[in-house]
Amino acid sequence: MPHTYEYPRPSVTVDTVIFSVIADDLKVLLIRRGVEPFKGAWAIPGGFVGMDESLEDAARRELREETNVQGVYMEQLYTFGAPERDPRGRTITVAYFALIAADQREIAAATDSDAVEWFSVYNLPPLAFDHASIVEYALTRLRFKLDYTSVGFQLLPKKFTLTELQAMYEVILARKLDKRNFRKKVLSMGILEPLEETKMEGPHRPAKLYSFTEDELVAWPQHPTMGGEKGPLAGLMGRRSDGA
Amino acid sequence: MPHTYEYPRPSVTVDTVIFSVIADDLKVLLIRRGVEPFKGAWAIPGGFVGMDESLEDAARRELREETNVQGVYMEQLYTFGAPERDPRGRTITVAYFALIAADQREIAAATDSDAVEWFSVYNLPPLAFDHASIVEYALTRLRFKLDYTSVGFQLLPKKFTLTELQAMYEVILARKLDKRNFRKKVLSMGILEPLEETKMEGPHRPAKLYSFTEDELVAWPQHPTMGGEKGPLAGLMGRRSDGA
DNA sequence: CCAAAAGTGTTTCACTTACACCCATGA
DNA sequence: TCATGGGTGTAAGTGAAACACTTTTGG
Repeated sequence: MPHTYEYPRPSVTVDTVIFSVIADDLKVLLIRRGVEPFKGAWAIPGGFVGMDESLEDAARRELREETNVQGVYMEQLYTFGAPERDPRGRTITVAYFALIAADQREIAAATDSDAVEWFSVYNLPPLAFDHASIVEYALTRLRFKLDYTSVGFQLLPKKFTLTELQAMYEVILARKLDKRNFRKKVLSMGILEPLEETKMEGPHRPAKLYSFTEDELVAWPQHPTMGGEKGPLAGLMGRRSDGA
Repeated sequence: MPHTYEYPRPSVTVDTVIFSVIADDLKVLLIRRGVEPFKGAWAIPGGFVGMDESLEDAARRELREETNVQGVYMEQLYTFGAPERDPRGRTITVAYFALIAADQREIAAATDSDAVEWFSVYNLPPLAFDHASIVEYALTRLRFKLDYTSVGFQLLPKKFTLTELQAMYEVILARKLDKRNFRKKVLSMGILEPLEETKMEGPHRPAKLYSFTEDELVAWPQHPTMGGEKGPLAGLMGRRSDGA
């Protein structure tokens, strides 16, 4: 066999930070560990990468197995490989983050028991391993991409009101936005289709429903650059298929 | 031993895309492979991760061993893990990119032979494995970060002229920038210290030298966001220490 | 005095920001 | 009719973009 096999190998896992906006809060789906190490502690779902599956496939498989979540937006986040991050031995983890829309969420509920639970990202329990860093980094990335891509729409149902859209931005960014400016901007982008339907709930004017017109993740035009000429955005950062 | 060891393990490597701006061109440092697979083909430097070193340490070690490059800016890029990317067997690679300033570059020259060479990123030879994708992605990321962080200064010597600074931006972004606007903007940022010295070469007015005042990588204020209030940038994206 | 790169200001235009009231509905 | 959230416009300020000539030096 080739000389590759002479080297000792670390274990490789994938771990996924699953976000969803629930009841005007940004939540993360956690699993309570049933085995050592960190038995009883909460952790983000993940597991070992199979020898014949891509990293993203592995992440999706683990997600399905552990939380029943399928067909959602996923993106590679960062690879964590500090030698001591897993007491069992050298383990490198490729972290992903996933976004679940309000209307995809039943699936996550369909799991067995109390071992899977949504927590506010702003009030997490102590997490196993270095999972707290992973979640923190995922939040940073999500906020960042919210500003120049359409990732956010992955968190909304197909039909949504502008108020819901704005509320989603507000929870994630953890700050209030101006209603008129927000609407002006988002409507001027030409990525929303106004529907005939309205959503009426409660004793007030019904809200117009919209849908997101793009199939793919889109990035808005690049922010002002170093001197001269507008730069259309080259690539999309992250969201690569996976190797090759 | 813990159950971790029941799983077959992929090999894990680190590979680094090394950029430098040379003679008004953006170059990548490549190594000619001496062994199969892809013997004779050019590749980015890299190698297996040791069991007791962090990923970034591994990347730095390989860089030092293979190209004599040390003490340069490095940042994790992406992890490539398609099952078939290495014909020898399952190998996952954590890709990094490194930036070498003009005045740090001697080191890279100090290697043995013709086996290490700089190539224009705009005119690369065929590369081994999926290294072409890795370089392409590194370029995308570099361009992207050039627009909102100070990474670019890692490619310049301690003292530089505004023309050199602008030229660096132009090669990387592959487009011309307006001289007056560029200077106005970069000077208004308060990150440059004008030096007394000037650089005179050639039969023309000498250029004032500047130095970059910040020690750390800095990110400029966030681009305009979804409605209301300026958003100071939360984190820096990438450039995490490594795990934990 | 000529060639070559360094250096410098102003105007235009677009977009971000701040801000307050009327509208449609159900109860 | 009242309470509740939905929906709308304008003025001011900031910053990006476009653009051409003078300055300083060496030869």
